[in-house]
Order: sequence, then C-alpha cells, then structure tokens
Amino acid sequence: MQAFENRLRAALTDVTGLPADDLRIENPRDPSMGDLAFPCFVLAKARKQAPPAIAAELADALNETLEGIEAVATGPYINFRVDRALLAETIIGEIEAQGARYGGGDEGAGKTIVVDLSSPNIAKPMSVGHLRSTVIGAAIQRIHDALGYKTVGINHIGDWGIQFGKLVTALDRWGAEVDLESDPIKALLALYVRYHEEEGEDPTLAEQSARNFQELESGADGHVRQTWKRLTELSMREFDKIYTRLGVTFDEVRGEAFYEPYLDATVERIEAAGVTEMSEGALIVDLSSIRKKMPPCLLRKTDGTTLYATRDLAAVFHRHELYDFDRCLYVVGGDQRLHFEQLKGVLKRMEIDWEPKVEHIAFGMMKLPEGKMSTRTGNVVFLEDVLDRAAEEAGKIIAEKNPDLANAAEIAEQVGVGAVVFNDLKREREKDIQFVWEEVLTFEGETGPYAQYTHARLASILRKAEAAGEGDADPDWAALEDAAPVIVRLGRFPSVVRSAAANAEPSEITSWVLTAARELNAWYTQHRVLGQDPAVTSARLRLVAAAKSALAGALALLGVAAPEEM
RNA sequence: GCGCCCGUAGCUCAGCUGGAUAGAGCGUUCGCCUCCGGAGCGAAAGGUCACAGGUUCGAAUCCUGUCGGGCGUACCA
Repeated sequence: MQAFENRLRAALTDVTGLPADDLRIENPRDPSMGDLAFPCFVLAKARKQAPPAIAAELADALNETLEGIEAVATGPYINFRVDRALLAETIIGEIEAQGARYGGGDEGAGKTIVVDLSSPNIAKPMSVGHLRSTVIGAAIQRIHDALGYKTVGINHIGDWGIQFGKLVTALDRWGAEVDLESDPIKALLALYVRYHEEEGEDPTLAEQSARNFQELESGADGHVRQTWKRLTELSMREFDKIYTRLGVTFDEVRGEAFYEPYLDATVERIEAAGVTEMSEGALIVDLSSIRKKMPPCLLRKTDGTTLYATRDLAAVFHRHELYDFDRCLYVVGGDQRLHFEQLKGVLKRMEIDWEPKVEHIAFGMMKLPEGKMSTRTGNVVFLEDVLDRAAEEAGKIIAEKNPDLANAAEIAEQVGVGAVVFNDLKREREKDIQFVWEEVLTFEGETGPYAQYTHARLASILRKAEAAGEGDADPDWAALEDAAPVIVRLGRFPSVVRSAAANAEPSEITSWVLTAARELNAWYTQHRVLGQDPAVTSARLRLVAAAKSALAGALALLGVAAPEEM
C-alpha cells in the first residue's frame, strides 16, 4: 500500500507544487469510496478556491499522469482507486515475497531500544496486574524486533526494599507454621498479609524489620541474607513457569539488589551535579523547578538507607552506559507516573542530555469489581489461575466442536492463553481495565480465539486445496475485485506496525487483527474458494495464503499462537 | 487541597493526532448449515460524543470552565 501512496504523493507534488511530506494521504471513511484519499482543504487558502473545485481540477490533472490508479473527485476529497488486478497482484506479491517478515523492515537497524517489562516482586504472586506489563512489554519488544531494532528486554525484579526486612521478620516469627515447599508464593503471601495485620498492634515488628533491612543492605552474609536468597530462588522458579506459558523471554534479568554496589556512586554522582540537599534529615533532590509543587525525590532516608528511586536511578545510568539506548521504555503501571516524572526530573536537573529518551510507557490499572487489587489485603486474582481456567474452558469447547482434534491439550493451552493475552492487549494501554472472569473466558466476538479461528479456517481451506490438487493454474487477479477491501487491509499492515512501534501501543495491532479477521470471515463466506474456474480458484487461494500468513505474523507480534486447527 | 489521566450506544471499546453520513463487539430481536469448520455470516433496534462556552471554512478530536470517575501526593515498591 505504501508503494501506491508514494506514487500518489509524487503525482500530487507535481500538480500542486507542495512538498511530498506536507501531503496527507488518508484512508477513506468507507472503502467503497476508494482505497486512498486526499483532502483538498489545505489548498483552499493558497489557491483561493473552494475545496470541491480544487478536487475536481486536480482529479482531472492526476488522471492524465497516473497509471493504474483512478482519481475521482467527491466533494472536497479526491478518492483514489487502484486497479483491482494491480492491487491484488501487488499486495499479495509483497506478502508472498516477505513471508513471516511481512510488516517488518530494517529502519531500526543500528538503534537500540531497551524495554523494562514484567518486573514482578519476589515473594509475591504474579497477579493479573503483572500480566499487563509482561504482555504489553513483550509485544512492544517484538514489534521493534520486527522493524530491525536491537532490543533489550529487561526484567527488573523487585527483590529489594524494606518489605524483605518485613518478610524475614514474619518468617522468623511464624515461619514454622507454614509450608514453604509446595506452594511457596501463596505461603509467603499469607505471611505478608498477616504481618501487616499485626504490625499495628506490635511496634517491635516494624523495628525488627527495619533492622533486618539495614543488615541486608550492609552486605553482611548472615541469616537475613540467606533467608532473602531462598525467597528469591523459590519465587523465580514460580515466575519462570508463567513466562514459559506466555512465551516470554528476557535478555536481562536483574534484581534491584544488583544495583546495590552502584548506589553510593550514583548518589555521589547526583551530589556532584550539585542538585541534592538535606531536608528533614533525608537526602533529596528538589524538583519544584521542574513542576510547581512536585514532591522532591528522596535518595536516602533519615536512617541512610536508599529507596526505590535511588535504585531506579542507578539502574537507568547503568543501562545507558551498557546499551547507549535510543529509547528506554519503562512498561510500568500508570500509578507510578509520579515516580517516573521524578526520575526524569532528577535527570533534567542534572542536565543529562539523554533524559528525553527515557519514557514511561504507562498502562491502566487492572481492577477487580471490589476495587483496586492489593497484595497486602489479599484482594488479588492470580495469573496462574486465570491461565489454567482459560485453557480448561478452551479444552471444553474443543471437546464439543472438534472432538477428533489430534493435539487437543496443546491447542487448548494455545487458545486459552491466547484469549487471555489478546484480551489484555485489546484496549488502548492507558485505560484501566476491570477484571471480569466471564469476559476473559469469552471466546466469541472481538477476542483472540476469534482471530485464531479465522487463521485456522484459512489453513483448512489451504489443506483442502492441497489435497484436491487445486491452485496450479495462473491466477486471474481481476477475479479478486470483490476482495479489494480485504486486500487493502492487508496492505496497510506495515504502516500499522510502524505506528504501533512509535506509540508503543500494541492495541493498534490487535485492532488491525480484529478488523482483518472480520473482513476475511465475511469474504470467504461469500466467495467459495475451491472448485471454481481454475484461474479464479488460484487467485483466491493466493489471497487465502497471503491473509493467513499476515494474520499469523500479526498474532506472533502479540505473542498469541496461530494454530492450524482448533 | 494540589498534580496527572479519563468521560463516545444498556455494557466493553474503536474513531487514523482538526475533515466526508460517529463505527465495532457483547447483550436484545430476526434470519442463515443438501455448499471450503456456526469459536462463523447477514440484518434490525440502540447516540444531545458528560455539560456549558470558545477557537475556524469545519470540533468526539484543540482551549477554558463546571460536573462525574480513576490514580498519585517525601522516608513502601
């Protein structure tokens, strides 16, 4: 589609004299109006003419020069219609030539994108909330991979902080009462909740916890550190199970503890920039010059220990030195907006020139009907349970609709997990989403399984064609006239990928997938592929194969499997 | 209180960074399997784009205010 757009831009430059970059080519509201459109409003002032008159005049001029594209003036717009056979042959040809790489490119070559994603906390279960960061971050990374960027996916594990002092305290007091081996994370969660219930009554708990964390931060390899190590190992084992199911891998997995040795140097560096001061006994960076009333960033507490912000600053310096990134994307919930504003605020005050490359890719909170999820109060839905139930549900449907399916269990997992992942990527990432079981377990309408089903149907047609030996004839591209809207949709995929990358917005891909799937379903129910005139069957089969390939590619970017049968 | 984000069909959401008659899915109602898979397809009903002003050829989109919601607001992460 880009090729046609470029030709139009060049032709429009010739007839208007405007630079190609200033010409905005749009998609017509209704596909029946045309494949591409140019609004003439922008020319009205300079030409002192009404837009409809300009459109009519330009359309005539363009038709003199354009070959294979027809320009029609419709009111203030010029609508362009690419010759149907040319359109089909060009777009399908592109998809066939590029295969699984269709939609990708190499414009990212030489550029590095760091993506900070997932970042679960040790000793806490992965909730459906962590799903968002993991799934959105992984999709953003894959989208950039496809465009040729060097990407670095970093899982920044929350393995540090005062809560580990608390956990050690809780384990020391009540550890004998729980079973850590069979389900370590749920046992630890119970301890954590209990701790917070009792902390109010018993001030010695908080004191002990503070001492524990100080010992941990001192580096002493005693009881506290040993306990902490054990917690980390138990938790990572559980997390890896989930990452395997989601098909997510990381290029770098580091805990916050990794940055422990860098903290002093980080604080010194910020002090050397002359932006720190003492306030109420704590070491801070004042940020009121960045934005009125912005709270200061705390680097050291009164007791000298560091905070989340200190460790994140150490991490961002470390990452910049290691990767010299072009963008560093933090895929972290919107409830941490202030934290990243402060992080960037400190960098700004230090006059660090790469500060704009650090971006907070915020996403909406996952909420339960009962309110915000909270590990402290136990108001959470565990990710593992969601995946299990979705796969189970998919299994039931397979048993009912396709009982002879060979690898039913494997497909049920792909469909169930696909449904959960797709559901999470469906909406614009900044919107809050409410977790509703029946919504997650729905496989009809705008869902992942619907997209997977479309893919499976296309695969099925191709299998039948293969078995019947159809599709060898030369295709009659003109026979795909009725498929033009679908073909245009497929042709737009590369620009959708680019937009999704620029906006770090995977939902642009899901939207495209759903629209394409809907249009494909409509098309193949109206146009039988097999058993037609051989030239027609050939053309339709080429479209089916191209569409299947593009759909599979899009689903791959999202991290959703594209089964051949389901 | 202050700061940031948000308000589009009964519900969940799109709306291409200011353009054509505001579109989907779910739900509701009606159709469609002698025909490549009904996790599907076709159709109907459903809208004062929260409200009030403003900017201009033109606003769901930009600005201001009001109302309603979410998140955050220095020693948690």
